[in-house]
Amino acid sequence: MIGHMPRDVAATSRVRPGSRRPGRPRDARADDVIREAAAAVLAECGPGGFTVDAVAAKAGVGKATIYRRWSSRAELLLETVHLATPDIEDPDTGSLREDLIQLTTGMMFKMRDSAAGRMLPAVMAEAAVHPEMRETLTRFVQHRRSRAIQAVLRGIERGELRPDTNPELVVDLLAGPVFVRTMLSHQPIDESVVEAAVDAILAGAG
Amino acid sequence: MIGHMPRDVAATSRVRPGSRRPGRPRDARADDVIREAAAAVLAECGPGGFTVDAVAAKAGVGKATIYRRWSSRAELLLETVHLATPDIEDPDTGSLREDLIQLTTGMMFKMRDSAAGRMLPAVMAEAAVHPEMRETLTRFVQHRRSRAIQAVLRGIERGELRPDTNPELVVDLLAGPVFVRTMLSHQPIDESVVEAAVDAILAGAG
DNA sequence: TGATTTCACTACGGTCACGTATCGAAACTA
DNA sequence: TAGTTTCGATACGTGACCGTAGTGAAATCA
Repeated sequence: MIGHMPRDVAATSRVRPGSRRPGRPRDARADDVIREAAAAVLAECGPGGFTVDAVAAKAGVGKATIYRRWSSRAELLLETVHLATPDIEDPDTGSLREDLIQLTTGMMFKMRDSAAGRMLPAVMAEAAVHPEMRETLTRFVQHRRSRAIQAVLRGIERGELRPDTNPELVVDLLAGPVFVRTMLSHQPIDESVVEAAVDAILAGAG
Repeated sequence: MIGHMPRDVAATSRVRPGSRRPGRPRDARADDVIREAAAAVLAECGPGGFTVDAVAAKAGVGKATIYRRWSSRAELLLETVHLATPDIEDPDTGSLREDLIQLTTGMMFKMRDSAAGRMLPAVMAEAAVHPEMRETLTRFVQHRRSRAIQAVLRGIERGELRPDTNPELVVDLLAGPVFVRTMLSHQPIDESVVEAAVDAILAGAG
């Protein structure tokens, strides 16, 4: 069982307003440096190559500096995945086509170019084996999906789609080309593919 | 560098018709038992848990029996992936809708229920890091895609789809719900979802 | 029968990563 | 100044796994 983020207790629990703990304070920058290094290592080496030593070397810190903040490799891995997937805001442009293009294009760029996207295969593999990582991944995906589903629902309300349209199916169809090309067939993908996918789907349900 | 299948040299090179090597012959059943165990271990434990000891234990054989047939863990892993993905035949029913439903439903059952499908996340994660596994995965996916693309081309010739339809896009759209649900959102999927996806796509391009 | 090969099992050396401990220096409190 | 905590660096014990080697038994050929 991996602990549920009970990290950094010493740094937060004993802090009373006005009084500080003795000793050298922690370097606040180290947290971000470590997190960025962890994301880079996971993206470059996969889950098998995600070692604490590698993260420490890439971050330029000692291992103790990592273990002072995270209790184990598993916890660092989980938080790395948690934080590497920041939200994209709901575009809500008034046009369903534009909303879907923006959402899907944003996902495409994330998966194709960002460290978060490059670490997704590793996360999926971990999720297939470890329930906690699976929960993390599922929650994140559901959150992202709900964004797109709401855009589709707005399109239905505006009459841009037939009222019997299944929003979940539309979203899953849209994710297909991005997902398949970046992770399976390793074929090139860009905005034009996304636009073609959106238009193909809207042509059927519009 | 992982060797390109130079395995089992002793068992094949010295065999002349009519003459057999001395000594106890290899147990032919052991090959399949090991392969099945390897597939099961990869599916259950992921690439990180894919150890020769685990495969040997699951197969009920000694490690030497494995190393007599495969030169290394990497080679066994590669062949496990190679063989765990048998072809499905081209349906060619005369109806594009029926062809696509059969192809996609077959893929869905493979990914959802078979050992080959359960090991796909592990393979994708390995492919993201190791070029040789990436090549193996890409080749397999391209082969499968070409089946579906040919079905789409037949549909275009028969006039079931507009002539300007992009076959690759149709195939990638179709794969979307299957991959997203089985590997990312972990939502249930069955034949009805596949049928709805096929109909949604055909409605746009028909 | 004797030689040879494979069998399951066990043990071994080597390597690698985890998590801990220690070191001297630095930064802060009392 | 004395005490405490963090810093980067390094070393250590532990355990897991790889790949090899050895054991006695079983199966086959000459």
